[in-house]
Amino acid sequence: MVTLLDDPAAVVGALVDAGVGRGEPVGLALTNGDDGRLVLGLAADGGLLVGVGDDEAVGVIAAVEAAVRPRWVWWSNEPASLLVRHGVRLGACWDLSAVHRLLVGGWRTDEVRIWSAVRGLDHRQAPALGQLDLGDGDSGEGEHPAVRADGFLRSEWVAGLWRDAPEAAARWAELALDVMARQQERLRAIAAAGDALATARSESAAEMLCAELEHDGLPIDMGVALGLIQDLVGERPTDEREADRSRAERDAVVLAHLPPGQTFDLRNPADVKSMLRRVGIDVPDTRAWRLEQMRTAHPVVEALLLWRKAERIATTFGYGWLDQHVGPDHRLRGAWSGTDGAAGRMTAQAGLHNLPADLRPAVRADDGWSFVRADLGQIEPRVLAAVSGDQAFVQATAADDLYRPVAERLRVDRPIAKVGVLAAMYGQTSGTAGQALQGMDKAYPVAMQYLRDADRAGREGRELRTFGGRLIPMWDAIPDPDAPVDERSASAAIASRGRYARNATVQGAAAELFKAWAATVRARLAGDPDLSASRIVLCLHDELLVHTPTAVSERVASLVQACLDEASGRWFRGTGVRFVADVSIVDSWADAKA
DNA sequence: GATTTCACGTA
DNA sequence: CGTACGTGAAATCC
Repeated sequence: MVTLLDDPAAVVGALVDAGVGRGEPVGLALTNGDDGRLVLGLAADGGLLVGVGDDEAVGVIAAVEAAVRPRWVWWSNEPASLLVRHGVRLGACWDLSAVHRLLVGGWRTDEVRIWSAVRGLDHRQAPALGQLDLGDGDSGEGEHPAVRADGFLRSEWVAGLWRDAPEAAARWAELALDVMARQQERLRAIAAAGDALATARSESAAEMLCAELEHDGLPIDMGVALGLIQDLVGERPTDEREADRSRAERDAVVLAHLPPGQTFDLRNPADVKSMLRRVGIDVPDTRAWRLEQMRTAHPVVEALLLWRKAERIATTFGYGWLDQHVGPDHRLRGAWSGTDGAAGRMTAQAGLHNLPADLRPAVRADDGWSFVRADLGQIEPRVLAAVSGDQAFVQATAADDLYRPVAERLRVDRPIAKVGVLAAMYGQTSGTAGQALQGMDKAYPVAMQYLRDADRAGREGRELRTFGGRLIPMWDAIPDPDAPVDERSASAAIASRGRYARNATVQGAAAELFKAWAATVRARLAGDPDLSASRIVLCLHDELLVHTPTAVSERVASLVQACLDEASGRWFRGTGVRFVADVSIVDSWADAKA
């Protein structure tokens, strides 16, 4: 039975009467209806179902948040995106999609997959929309109007039937609560070293942060941006002809180093290869790192490398990029994902994660505002110490520069020690890595065994979980067992799987700590009335950028530091591992650290 | 028109 | 024969 309520106070009262307190789950289904009006349904344990008329949807949620602060439970972060557009930011949620990715690994998620996973069903067998249910379970009254007797979700509900009316939305929210309970059961059963339930909450918070990052955007100084681009690729072309001319001019600088009359398409790698062969340079490919070594062989090489740099700006990070991704409010916006498909790092589009360092001066705080820039120092080796529990390695994390004590213990120079540690984590064996790895086994046997175990699991095709419980997906080393087996490529595929697994355990645990840190910063900023205008505007794997009024920037800087201590202490309690962050207050992202 | 290859930016 | 990602241009596949 769904109660229809419009009055925020009445909804709060009903939830309180139902026994919902702080941090306790409230299912929420919220959507923009066909006519752009909001449709909201709420559900609480014990059977309370509330549908809310569109005019009051946002007000009701804000009132419940203010009075109760529950844990909002939703299928995906669509409600978070909608709400942030309406000026509402919530404290805690349980995002079924994010938790699903945690449970089953990979990136793909939808309601059918989420539901099927917790019900032990094969999502590929789920009924498709329009498919007739010929007596195979779609008749009679089931447990829930959206659930068939055979346990699958009804395709109409998956397709969005619940979006039509608050009553239906409330039932959809009710189902979200059911799925959460089942996800929690599964999380409890996971054999992870860490607390998978805590990871689920943190990953959910990261999804809300993603919605906010998309909404807020990254502050850009357009004057600086345009100046930098102009220096690199010239004036903004006014039409296609001029753009062609500008391209041709840049090409001519490179081609001028060749005998007259010879022309090559610099944008075609095969053409570039034959161009280089014409001047006596034979290379298997024309990648920059290879050409670096040929710099002195012929002046055309140097010119080509410079051309490539400018071409990158012209094509990817030029005027078109600004037009497409920077709004009239001078904010660079792209889509964010809380997790990639491998180990669980955040991803971002619109170039937010691969902005060339040359363009970073354009990322500038507004007048009267500053950036608090914080990046974790040597996060991956520190995480390795924590997840492996290698006591000698844990001791090394006491140092600001972890590679110093490692170098001392190995009796090698610091650069060798660094290469050794990184090679162990990444599975690198070539070059100087082999020599650098010497001694690591003896000095840090537990950490090295941890990595070897992961590598072996990968090679054998066994699935792993990160410290926080994320499933590391594994694939078939030989996709087609009927195809002729090339022994070399087969063993290469197996080795590659081993490196992947080895790296994913470390990279994944680092991503989990990073998100716990970011979520803590988000929560603490929101919880302090003096700091609540400050916003996280960029997450970059081990780096946070917070846009904040300059007047409170010092307080935000110490908060960010304190949040790292809080998050790492909670995450890796009892391991004794020390995490360090370099925190500085700057006007521009490019400004030097500390 | 969609997919693959090459290249290169970030961590 | 160190991992992950996103983007763009050209080639390649259908």
